[in-house]
Amino acid sequence: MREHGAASTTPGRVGDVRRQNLALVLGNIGPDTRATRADIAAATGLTKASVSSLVAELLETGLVEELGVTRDGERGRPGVGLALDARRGALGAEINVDYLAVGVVDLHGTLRFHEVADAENRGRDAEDVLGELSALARRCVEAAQTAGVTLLGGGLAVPGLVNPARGTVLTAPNLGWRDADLSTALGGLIPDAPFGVVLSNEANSAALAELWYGHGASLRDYLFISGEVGVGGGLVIGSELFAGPQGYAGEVGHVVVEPGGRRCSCGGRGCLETVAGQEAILAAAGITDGGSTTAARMSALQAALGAGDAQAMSAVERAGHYLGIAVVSAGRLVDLSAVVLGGHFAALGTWIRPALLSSLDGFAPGLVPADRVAFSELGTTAALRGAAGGALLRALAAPYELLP
Amino acid sequence: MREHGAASTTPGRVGDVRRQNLALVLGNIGPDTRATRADIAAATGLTKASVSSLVAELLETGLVEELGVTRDGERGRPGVGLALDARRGALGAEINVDYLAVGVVDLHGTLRFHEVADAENRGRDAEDVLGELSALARRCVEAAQTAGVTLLGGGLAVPGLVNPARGTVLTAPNLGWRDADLSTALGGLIPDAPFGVVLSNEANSAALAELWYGHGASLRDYLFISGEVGVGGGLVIGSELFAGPQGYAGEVGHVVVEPGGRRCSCGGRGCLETVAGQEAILAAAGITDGGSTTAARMSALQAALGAGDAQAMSAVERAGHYLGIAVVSAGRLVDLSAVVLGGHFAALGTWIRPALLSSLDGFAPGLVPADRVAFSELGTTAALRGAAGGALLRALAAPYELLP
DNA sequence: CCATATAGTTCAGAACACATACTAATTCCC
DNA sequence: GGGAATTAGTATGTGTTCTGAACTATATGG
Repeated sequence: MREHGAASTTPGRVGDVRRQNLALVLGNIGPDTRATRADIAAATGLTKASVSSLVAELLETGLVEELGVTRDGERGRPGVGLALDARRGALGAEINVDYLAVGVVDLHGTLRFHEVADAENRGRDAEDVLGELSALARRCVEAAQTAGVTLLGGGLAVPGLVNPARGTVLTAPNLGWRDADLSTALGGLIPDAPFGVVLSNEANSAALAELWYGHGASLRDYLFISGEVGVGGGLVIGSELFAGPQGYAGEVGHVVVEPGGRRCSCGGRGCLETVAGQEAILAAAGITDGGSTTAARMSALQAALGAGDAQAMSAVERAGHYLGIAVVSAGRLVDLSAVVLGGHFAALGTWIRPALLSSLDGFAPGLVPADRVAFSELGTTAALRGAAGGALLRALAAPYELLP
Repeated sequence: MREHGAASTTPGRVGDVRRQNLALVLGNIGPDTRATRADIAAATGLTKASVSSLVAELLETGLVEELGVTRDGERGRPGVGLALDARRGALGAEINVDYLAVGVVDLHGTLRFHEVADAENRGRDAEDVLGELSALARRCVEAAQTAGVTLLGGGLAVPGLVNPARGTVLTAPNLGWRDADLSTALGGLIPDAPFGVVLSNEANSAALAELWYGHGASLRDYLFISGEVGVGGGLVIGSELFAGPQGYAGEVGHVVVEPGGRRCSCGGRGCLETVAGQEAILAAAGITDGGSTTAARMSALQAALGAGDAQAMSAVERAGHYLGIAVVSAGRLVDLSAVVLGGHFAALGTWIRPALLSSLDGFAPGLVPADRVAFSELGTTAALRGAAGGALLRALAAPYELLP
């Protein structure tokens, strides 16, 4: 048994125990659960003494606040309620092909401020786009400041493959970006953010937004599929994003669903994107007015569907059929039995759902029950919420970073 | 941000640090690396004092032995070489449709004893099969005893979905088993094994065998595809098996590769198994002698291929084509760029490889380079080696279990 | 008003890694 | 051949952290 890498590669120090327990205690404090020190001791298995000491340190970080004595009418001394402090938050931002979005999410999960600006970013220079984004962000940061919300960090989601560690976009085909270095722009978005601003993939961030602020309440494991100009995705497994060896997992848009099908921009053939991407659906629906924006044509498609247009219906049903194939393949491979659809799939939910269900039933009866096929309700704020949530999670996982 | 489960759910105690460091030190000791305490201190970042103390405890477990002073001609006091003790091993076993296999693997990764017995287990009673397996196992256990190899634990691999915690087979379609409880039989295989005998899926175990004893030397992340009567698989990501939420990940046999294709035994349609399973390949090759065993017909197929039979060639090429589709879909979803093929695919490697490569190139050029398409060389011992290796890894991950 | 129950704090004790100083064993070089 | 230099491994005191038991604080119930 060579290279039985059974354990981590870093030595455990005694201090690591405290770091783990700080995060553990913090994980038992919610936005409004009013958990007391005694509750936490019971829930975690730590002694009251340890919890007291850990909570004292968490109060210092500013992530947690005391709500005062909870009089619940029970016998005995009442405990002091603890909750995450809503005066801490993070910035979330998204660059997409046809809009920019920025917002602030606090530790209670509330979207406190946000701005969405229509834009036509396809082929536009990265520096140019980032300038516009920075202006939007500055307004949000100032609004947070005046409202007394301290920003701990932030996230920026883009529709492409990214290297979060370096702050670079390897490739964003629909924006026309290759090897774009956004690290300095990211650093400038929030002054003195202890957890920095991190780059992420748009579909991955939207998948996480769904976990934290959407259907995640009832789902711990699912495939998220984001329909935009391209088709992206994210795998959420055990309430965590499964990133894969290189961080590019979840690329469901290039799963092969029609072996004899059309060539794809990725160089392959029969990818899901070639039959369920915006352009493919619009073309199949016969909505081919190249002059208007993609967003406008999507609205036209919805209007046609509302009017019962047969060609539009069959185009969407076709997309649902192929979506089902991709979901089944993903379900078998990664052991998933739930799917959440976002982006344009959410907007087309009413019409796409029956075809998707029938496809699922045909290709893998019983694998994905109908009540585990969900549609996102987060709209254009999904990715920014996920990006902000990621920053909040970094803070909650490493609260000791906020101590002297 | 509700339920931000940022950390583990168990409290960290001071003693956990030692457990982690025991495993960390052990992870730096190989079969014959002759690592010294000083080497380990340098590699792990622990101090020499800590390493000395940890090594002393590991020597007590019997997993590690001192090889004596290493005279390397360098200046300074020579160190004492440390290595995993080959006198510790584990039992591995496999029940498959047409054979039983049992063996003992020691901590150096050497297969010390093994027996493979042909059998026709399809539809045979579980108790009956386990009786025969136990007899084979008893011989191996005795051989280990007389050779001075102490068995720490074991593993049994079966072609089906299993619940390792309970020791039950939920379903093994090709054996005809449903809800079979093997826990008592497992417990009886090795007397007083400190790490027990654990049930596993055959393809998953074979995937791990490949990691530890096969192509894993050069691959940390890959999809393993096992061609048997059914088509199974396993995902190895970051040098670990990715089991998925319920433990059923890697079921590549039921990825949809031919949407308009045949019905599958799983109830679906167009699954990989319907075009690349043994029966499918044999039927397409025109080798339809229902009287002889599947194994005999596979030999006939190889003979036909060797003779250049056109129908046999096109049958295998077809399987390779569809294998490529499944590999591409898996690669996109889970971010993989390597594949290892085992079972009958390994036996057909010479003929299947060109079709697979051309399929990969057609559906996702550049995703899986030709030098990352490998074929297993472990034959019928793959699953038993993986099952034994799993037991060894449990011991290496929790050496403190062997201390008083 | 006192018994009882629950919340939270204080303090001694044990476990552990670390830093430093030590002993042990080898090679280098005059 | 013998001392200097070098490297391996051990011994000891210190700081951190959890635990458990005793203690204080604050409520309800009769």
